[in-house]
Amino acid sequence: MDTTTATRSIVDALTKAIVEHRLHPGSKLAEQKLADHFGVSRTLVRQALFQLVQKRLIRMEPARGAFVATPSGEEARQVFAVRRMLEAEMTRNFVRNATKTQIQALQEHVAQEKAAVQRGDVAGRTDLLGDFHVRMAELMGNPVLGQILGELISRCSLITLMYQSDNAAEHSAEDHAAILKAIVAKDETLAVQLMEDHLSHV
Amino acid sequence: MDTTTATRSIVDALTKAIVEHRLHPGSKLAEQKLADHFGVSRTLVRQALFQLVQKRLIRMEPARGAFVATPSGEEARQVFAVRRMLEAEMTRNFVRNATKTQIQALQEHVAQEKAAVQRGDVAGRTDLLGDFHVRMAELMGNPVLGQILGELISRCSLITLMYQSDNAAEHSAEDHAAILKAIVAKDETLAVQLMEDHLSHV
DNA sequence: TCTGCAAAAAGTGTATACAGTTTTTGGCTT
DNA sequence: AAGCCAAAAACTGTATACACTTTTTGCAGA
Repeated sequence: MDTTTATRSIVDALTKAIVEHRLHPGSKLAEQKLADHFGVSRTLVRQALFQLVQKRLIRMEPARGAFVATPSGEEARQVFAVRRMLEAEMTRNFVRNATKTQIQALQEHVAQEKAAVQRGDVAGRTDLLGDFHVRMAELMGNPVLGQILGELISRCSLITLMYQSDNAAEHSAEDHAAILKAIVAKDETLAVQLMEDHLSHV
Repeated sequence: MDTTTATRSIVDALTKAIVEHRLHPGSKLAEQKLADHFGVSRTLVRQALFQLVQKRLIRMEPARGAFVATPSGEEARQVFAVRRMLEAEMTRNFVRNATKTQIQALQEHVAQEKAAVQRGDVAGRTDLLGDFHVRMAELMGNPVLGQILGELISRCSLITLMYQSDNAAEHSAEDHAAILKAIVAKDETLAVQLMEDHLSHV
């Protein structure tokens, strides 16, 4: 088992638990409990926790332990501001350069979103709604961008999930569809505008 | 000593050493040697190394250890693309909203840059040239943006330093001055254009 | 001298030990 | 019954131990 694989799976499991709100903001994450649960020593749990601190999904207080992060509204606003900046430019570039197959890939994605919303699949829906943005970045041939966006997205799904009602989720899926329509029509200004609106009212 | 402070100073020291090219890309980072050097156990060195992996300044190979990262040209291109996206928007917002004191702060910064370039202070110069961008983000009241930019910048100073001759550094300082002039003149389009050009030919 | 190989050295990966701190517990006083 | 303090338990932070892997060393044979 290589170095990262063991701790990586812990990071992933905890990330998922946090993003899916199975661990609420503020909850304590006791190292020994996690170690027992995952069947490893505290050493590996600790490595995982430090990585989560860097992803801003948890915070650690000296001598008191790790807690699920409780990002402030102010911080959330800032994260969304960064996302708007990135994604506005990304959308612009995408409209200019996207090939047919790339657009088709996005269309399929939106179809999946609709299906998840209709069948009431909350976990899958949340994943897909975030993935839409990451997918777009990757299709542009920029995995670095994709990764940064992915971090930003998981970072604030803590908040999004708190405020995002089922209606809002449906609305997000519709937004994505509308953006895609503008992309197909090669209407750069409209697509960028829709993306900014989309991110503004999330 | 709180949790992060000890490892944090190691992270900072290594980051500085890497960015200043005192540790060349590809060099091995042996844990025990670092531990001896910093006067701590391997445990803390390891924590620091994992954080550097996440910052993409080093990579770790299973059972072989940590090495200073050697980012590919492709990756550098992508990182710069992301920076362009972020900073184009940032510049736009800055022109719109900056107060006089904020502009003054930037002007002082540029003055410092010039001084460093003239006195041939390579380390200080490199710091300042990167800080220009971070400073701008922070002045906009968005530390989240500042932190992300800071990571992107240190991430590619590995490459920048390889190609950035003394002339190029001088040129960067001039670019910053030109951008600032456009900001003072409230010429949004020009400022954004200059910022994009600046990042394009770095 | 160069190649190949085995033993030794060095290094990584995980678990455990231990000191110091925080939280909980339980009883004592008011 | 409520509040408070001390002892106990639990927990974090760092160091160390140990198994396993990779690298180096040194020697034998060609």
